[in-house]
Amino acid sequence: MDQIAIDIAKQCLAGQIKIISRVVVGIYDRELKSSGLKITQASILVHLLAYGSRSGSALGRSLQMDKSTVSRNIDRMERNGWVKKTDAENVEITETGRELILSARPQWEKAQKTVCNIFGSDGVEAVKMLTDKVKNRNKRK
Amino acid sequence: MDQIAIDIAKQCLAGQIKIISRVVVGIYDRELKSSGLKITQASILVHLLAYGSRSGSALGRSLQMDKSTVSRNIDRMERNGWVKKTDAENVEITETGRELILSARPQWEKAQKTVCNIFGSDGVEAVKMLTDKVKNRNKRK
DNA sequence: ACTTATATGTTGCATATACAACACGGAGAC
DNA sequence: GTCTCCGTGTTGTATATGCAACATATAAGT
Repeated sequence: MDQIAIDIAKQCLAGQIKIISRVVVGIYDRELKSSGLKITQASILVHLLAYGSRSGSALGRSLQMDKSTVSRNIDRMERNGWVKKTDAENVEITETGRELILSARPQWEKAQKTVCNIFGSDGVEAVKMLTDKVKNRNKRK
Repeated sequence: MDQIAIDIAKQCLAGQIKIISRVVVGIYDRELKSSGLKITQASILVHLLAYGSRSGSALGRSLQMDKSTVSRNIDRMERNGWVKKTDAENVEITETGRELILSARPQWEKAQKTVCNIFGSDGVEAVKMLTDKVKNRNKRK
């Protein structure tokens, strides 16, 4: 019985991924703290910078985030003046937001390097593989 | 510039891990919904079942969770009668909690199988590797 | 035109999460 | 003994997160 529970604790994929996520996100968030960003909002800004004006739903699909979560994150960011809504659906980054995310790049690089050192090149490859599998999970059959 | 932003969006390890986490945790949480559990609390119950009475700090170390997060999760679970505090520091699972986590096992198995199918055996191995690297990140040097 | 389905955004509610600041108690250092 | 440090737990505050329910608008079918 106890042994079964131990096995489950060690095998649970969601449990393992949560542990990885807490540690890695913590490293980025602490590094980004001086910029006032957390990794979630930094990701949204980078997406808007990379792909231009987008709808909340499109952001949600890219980031695998519920539309309500996107909605509220955008609210917070709009209050900070980092993004603005161009019409009923679309959001774009502001000049302030652009400057912010660009200024935070060194901190991002530092966190990225720290985690790369923890993961090693095979670990970094593994993350990419898992991301692809998750994003393409409905693609075939 | 845009191309640089696209590269960052695709390379950011925290961003990728958050995406993986949202998808995988969602699969488990939806499956466990009928039991009234979410994967975080299920993980805590499994740990208490596997390793017996533990302090909040010890749970936090195992799950890489801040002590305040553990504290509030334990509060919620105690209100539900799933765990109880045996003294100032230690927490143990109750009979109700034990029955609950055991009864939720089929749902957990189903979610686990779903995610295994998405990840494949190499993906499952990759998760284990990343978990080990994260947990041992301070071990040497 | 009416109806139905689909896509979008918002809000109520609840959980999960962490940092900072605090309180407490034990273990050593002196 | 006293003081300091460390481990532990709690609370204030804020973000992140998703589901359910709702409101809208657009498109498609009849």
